[in-house]
Amino acid sequence: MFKDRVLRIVASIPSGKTLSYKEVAEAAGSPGAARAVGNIMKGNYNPAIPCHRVIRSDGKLCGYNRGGTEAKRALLEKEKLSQIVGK
DNA sequence: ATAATGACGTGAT
DNA sequence: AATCACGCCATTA
Repeated sequence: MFKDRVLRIVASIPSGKTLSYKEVAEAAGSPGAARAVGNIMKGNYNPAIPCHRVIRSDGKLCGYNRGGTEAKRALLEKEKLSQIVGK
């Protein structure tokens, strides 16, 4: 199912890396299903899926059911910094 | 099976 | 550059 594929791809996102919903959708095999991707996470998010690494194509964030967009942004910043600084 | 929703994207104004 | 509107796809009710 597309959902499973998307989750799998999101789980494959390395730390400090951020993919856009469009990219994920494309990688899942359905380019253009960016909305569907976001919808999938929203309705069926898996604790093992770092969905916070998935952002919009604009580079902005959108939502997060786990603390809000703010927490998501902080998390991304942290991961990015860790990736750059030192691993 | 159909209708409505949404964590999007792109184009136009 | 920012905002509005429209279109798209899969999921869920």
